[in-house]
Amino acid sequence: MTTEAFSNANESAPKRERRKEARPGELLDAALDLFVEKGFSATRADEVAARAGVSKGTLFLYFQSKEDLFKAVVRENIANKFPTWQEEFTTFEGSSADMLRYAMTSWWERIGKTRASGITKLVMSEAQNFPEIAEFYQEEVIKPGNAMIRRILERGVQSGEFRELDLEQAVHIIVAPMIFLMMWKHSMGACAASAKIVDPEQFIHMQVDVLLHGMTAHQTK
Amino acid sequence: MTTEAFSNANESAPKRERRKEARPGELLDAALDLFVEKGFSATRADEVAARAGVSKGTLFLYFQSKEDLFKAVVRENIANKFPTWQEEFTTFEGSSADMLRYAMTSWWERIGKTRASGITKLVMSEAQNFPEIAEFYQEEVIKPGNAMIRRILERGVQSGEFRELDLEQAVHIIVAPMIFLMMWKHSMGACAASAKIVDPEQFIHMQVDVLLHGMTAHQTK
DNA sequence: TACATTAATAACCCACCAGTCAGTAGCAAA
DNA sequence: TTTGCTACTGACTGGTGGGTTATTAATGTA
Repeated sequence: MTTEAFSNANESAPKRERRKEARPGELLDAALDLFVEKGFSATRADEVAARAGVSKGTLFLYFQSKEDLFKAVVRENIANKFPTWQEEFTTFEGSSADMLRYAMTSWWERIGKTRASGITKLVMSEAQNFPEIAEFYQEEVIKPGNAMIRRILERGVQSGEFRELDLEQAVHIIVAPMIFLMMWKHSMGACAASAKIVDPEQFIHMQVDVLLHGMTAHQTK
Repeated sequence: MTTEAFSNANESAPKRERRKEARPGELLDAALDLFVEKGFSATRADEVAARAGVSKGTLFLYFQSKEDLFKAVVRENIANKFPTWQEEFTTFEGSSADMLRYAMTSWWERIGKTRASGITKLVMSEAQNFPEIAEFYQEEVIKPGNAMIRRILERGVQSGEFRELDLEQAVHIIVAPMIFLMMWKHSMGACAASAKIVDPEQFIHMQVDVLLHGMTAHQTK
């Protein structure tokens, strides 16, 4: 658990290492772990530093404040990845139904499944107590994310594959199950033994199916 | 805001009032406000007491601990209401589609709209840091809530109105947008100005529509 | 008016933590 | 080997907050 913090001191390695280049990355990684595990407020600067194998003083040498550290974690793990996805979708060929399915399943692979999902959960959890963080997240993650989904839906409506939709609302309808998965995974899903979702992949699969065809019996396909 | 706390001391009222019967209710009401506004961890016992017009010592006279206070708030505002709803649904007459629509819209009126929704948000937000609370909520709110939704879906499947569904998953699909609404309302929706959902009632309306019929253009109805 | 009961208080205890800063030690150049 | 630079440290500060308890005062009773 904290072994890496002590592994240096164990045998013969010097107590103090000078590794200016490596520190920020190691601190960001440790911070991600702890932010996801405990949230923003409950994460202790001391602990982040310890997990990265440095003292608290060093942490504040590389990041002005806890909030600054958090923003760096978000940029590193989420915001940076948007350009790649954008690219993927602009060149996508196939039906809009396939595109939507692809978007949701690959979102799960790249975000939902990973530690990154814990960040969204954290931000929503603590938005009221840290409005600056909420604002930051809104601008750097939510707006671009929603815009991508909106483009998929627009494409479907324009091609006639989807019926006319209030796009603003429809985006939220797509986003809701993803938010739910992230929240659940990092809250009840991580605690109460009886609270496991059977299988996130299955959930998404069924969700896409229902989004496209509904639950009523008189099938369209 | 805190006016009621001082209104007694303003003119001539005695500084110390003895009102054993009224205290618990007033404390629960103050606690609900603050828990919803700030979350569990960030809510200060001092502040709850002050808002209820008593000292911190008095708070701990009526509730063993902060956690105990919280459980009382949950029972008062959510768990207590299940029997009434249960009753409503067992006597419901009409299609299962109508029943689902009614369940979701009345859920919004009675929970989503009210302060109670902040409690669910809080529990999911802090479940990892307070596993006992998560466990408690799972047993007293989530399980009975899911069971009610499940019964609605079962009814629809049995009558042939809904197609065959993996009920476990389907329940989550119904719940997801409600969780989303609660989370959003008490996080981004309360902060970033640009983050307002246009209208929760509209959102639910469209959500039910999509759940029943899907988004694809070749309509069934 | 004097007394008993108990609701309510406020000062107190102890532990916690973001951020700081004066000092320490690793490293390279001279 | 010495000197200078700087990455790194850890003790310290100032403030906070859950829960306790000795004390105070409101109320009922005789």
